[in-house]
Amino acid sequence: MQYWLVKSEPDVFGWEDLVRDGTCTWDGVRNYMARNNLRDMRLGDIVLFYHSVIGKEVVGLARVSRESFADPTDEKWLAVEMVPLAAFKRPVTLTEIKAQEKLKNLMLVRQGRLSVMPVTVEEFELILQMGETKRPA
DNA sequence: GCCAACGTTGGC
DNA sequence: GCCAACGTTGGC
Repeated sequence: MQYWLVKSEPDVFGWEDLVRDGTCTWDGVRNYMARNNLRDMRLGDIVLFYHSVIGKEVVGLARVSRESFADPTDEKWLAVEMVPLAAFKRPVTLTEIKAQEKLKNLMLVRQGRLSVMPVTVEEFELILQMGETKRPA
């Protein structure tokens, strides 16, 4: 079981869109490091859903429902599918994350432009706790 | 293969 | 809207 964080601009595709649709194809990633992370995602892995630009906060939890396959928008790249699991009771803002000593190595902080990144179990548990959210069964 | 120019992301 | 960070492109 691995943990991840993905970023999306909510005016393009946000958490509400994922909840409405019940599933999504995570495509359009055009960065090799992010692509490698998509490649390494396994069925059932848990994904923190982060709103970039607007909101700048972690808003929900999703689960990988299909492992990587050719991106339908450009088959040279990869996509995965994910389904929503739970909204955060309280969104966790980037400001709060940056204020946490234990999250200083989070790639969201260290490498701001990466859009798909791994998260350690410790980081994951802390962010969940900050969001006053329980991990769904 | 180096590196300057350029484009994009995303926080501020 | 600005601009820092950084990935990509292309000339040499």
